[in-house]
Amino acid sequence: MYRTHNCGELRAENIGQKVTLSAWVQTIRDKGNITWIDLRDRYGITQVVAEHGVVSDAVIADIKKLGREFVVQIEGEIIERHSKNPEMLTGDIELKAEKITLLNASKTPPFTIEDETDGGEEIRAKYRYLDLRRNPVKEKLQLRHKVSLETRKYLDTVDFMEVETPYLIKSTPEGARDFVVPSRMNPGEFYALPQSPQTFKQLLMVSGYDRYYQIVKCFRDEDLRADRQPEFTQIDCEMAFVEQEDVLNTFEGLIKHLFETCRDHKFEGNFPRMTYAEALEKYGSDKPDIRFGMEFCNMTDIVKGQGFGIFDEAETVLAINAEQCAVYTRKQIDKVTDWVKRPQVGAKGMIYMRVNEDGTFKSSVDKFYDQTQLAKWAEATNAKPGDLILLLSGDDLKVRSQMNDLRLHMGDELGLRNPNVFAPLWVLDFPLLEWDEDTARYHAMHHPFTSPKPEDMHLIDTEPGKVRANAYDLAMNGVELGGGSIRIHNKELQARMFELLGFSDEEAKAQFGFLMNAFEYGAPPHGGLAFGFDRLVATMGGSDSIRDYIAFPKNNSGRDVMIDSPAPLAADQLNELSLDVKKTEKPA
RNA sequence: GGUCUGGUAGUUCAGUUGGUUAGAAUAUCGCCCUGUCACGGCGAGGGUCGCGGGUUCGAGUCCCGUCCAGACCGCCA
Repeated sequence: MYRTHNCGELRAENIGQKVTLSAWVQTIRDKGNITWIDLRDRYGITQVVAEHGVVSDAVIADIKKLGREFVVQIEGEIIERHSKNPEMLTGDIELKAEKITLLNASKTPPFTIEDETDGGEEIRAKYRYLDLRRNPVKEKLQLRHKVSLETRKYLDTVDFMEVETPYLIKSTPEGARDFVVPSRMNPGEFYALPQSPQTFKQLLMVSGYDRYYQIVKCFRDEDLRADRQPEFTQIDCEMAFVEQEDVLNTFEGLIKHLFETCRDHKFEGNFPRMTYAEALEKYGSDKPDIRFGMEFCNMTDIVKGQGFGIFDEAETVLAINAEQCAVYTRKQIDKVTDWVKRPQVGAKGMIYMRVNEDGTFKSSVDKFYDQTQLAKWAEATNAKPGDLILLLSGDDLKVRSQMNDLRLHMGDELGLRNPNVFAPLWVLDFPLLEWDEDTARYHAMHHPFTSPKPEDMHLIDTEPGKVRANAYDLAMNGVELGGGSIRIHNKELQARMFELLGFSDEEAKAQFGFLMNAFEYGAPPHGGLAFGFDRLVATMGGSDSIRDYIAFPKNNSGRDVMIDSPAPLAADQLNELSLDVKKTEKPA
């Protein structure tokens, strides 16, 4: 038997017991005539002690040979510590070593396996299996485990059934780029890995599995971010015989359950809701962070006609009120201005107005606006003495997006984005279609199976861009946690939709014929949603990056630096797959 | 495809205006230490300054290219 206990469970009541532990050496503290070892496993740390004249010379000799991260088995007696450590759960006791067996030696690890490691991201990624030994990473993966377990528990209690769907499917032109897999048995043909199990879950509805879910890997071959991996996990759900309200309530229940069980966090009342149009109007984003206010104020009509060319020529002028920021120095304001002028934000400039404590105003455009004019600005933005108003102007869509960046930036600066505050928000009534300049055609904003709102159907031929969809997202803290829609379950409407998206009849049949055929055999009304599981867990854990919530993530070039993937294939393998590879510049 | 930041000891970083022997902390190794738990003390070893080219009497430092990493824009729901 390798062990009788783990390193996290021994307490004062175990004093006097003979135990055996098998674990890793965290640290060795050699104080001459007495040596301590911190033994670490997944469950905690237990201190081992070896004292000259108390334990055998063999133990003293063995302990000299140990180093960090050695795997050892230690047998001995649990004794009470002379000096206890109240910071440790096992701090009242220690293991008096009577026999030490070396199970495996270890090279010195390239970074310290501690909560505050000395290792940078690169070295930790390369030695991910060592990084995973560290508490902060372990706790994140444990949270992930807990959330997945509680998801299954909750969905099971409300009659959802987990069904697996295939990973080797067919490439479709809509949406993200597909990862593809060559088929050896069908030369020149390729599978695609699913961007989501979308069509399969709809087919399951046709099959009568009226409450389906799956915690499932999805694949998208697009460029990565801190919150985007090429393979990621969704909680994918679909329900039959439901309206939008049913879906929202069901999954609001899931999110509440997860926060209660995994974060001990209770949400009061229902999640707030907002239409897509309102979200863009007030926050310039379809996933507003409503942990703080600082809503947009449209100043266009107020500021025009005073001879200030930039505002006069702008389509839209927006303001936000950074409360109590009038103390910002010119230097600080310039820094914010530089920030919005970075190419990533792309504003041409920023105008500010301070509301002084005596109620007078100071702006960067005093030449054009007198105190009476500026008073109107203050009134519009509800600014009080001590506040700072920031204005951006330009093309409506652009300025909204820039102001969103600025608002979030100011929120960060002012510490208004506390990761332990959770602000969920349902965003409703997304547009059905989105005009794409490059291809000069409409794209499905959500996906091509999303149903239009019946009350907007009259616009579908004349102004398709104005048709709203039965589509919804759950945003939290400025992150899109998930989204879904009520689907089309009618063959004619689905065909019309494909037509709007620029598919010919033949293309639609070739790509989605199976789904349209299925709709001819009694498709129930249905809808659903999917949560980005990695993002959900990261948000619950208070992180912006999903990487530490994935055991073996890829870097921002889509590489796994530990196993060094992707990698070239041998000529034999390529042959077998009937593939020729174009020569690339990069050396192997 | 693009923008920005970084790459110096095993690791994390400092390195001034270009100047002669490239530092600190930590880790490692050795010695000392009977209550440590970030143990402490003394000492030692440890460098292709990412790579290639250029400017210069002289380059870690300046210039060009390139590779790698991170964040972001485009892209992606």
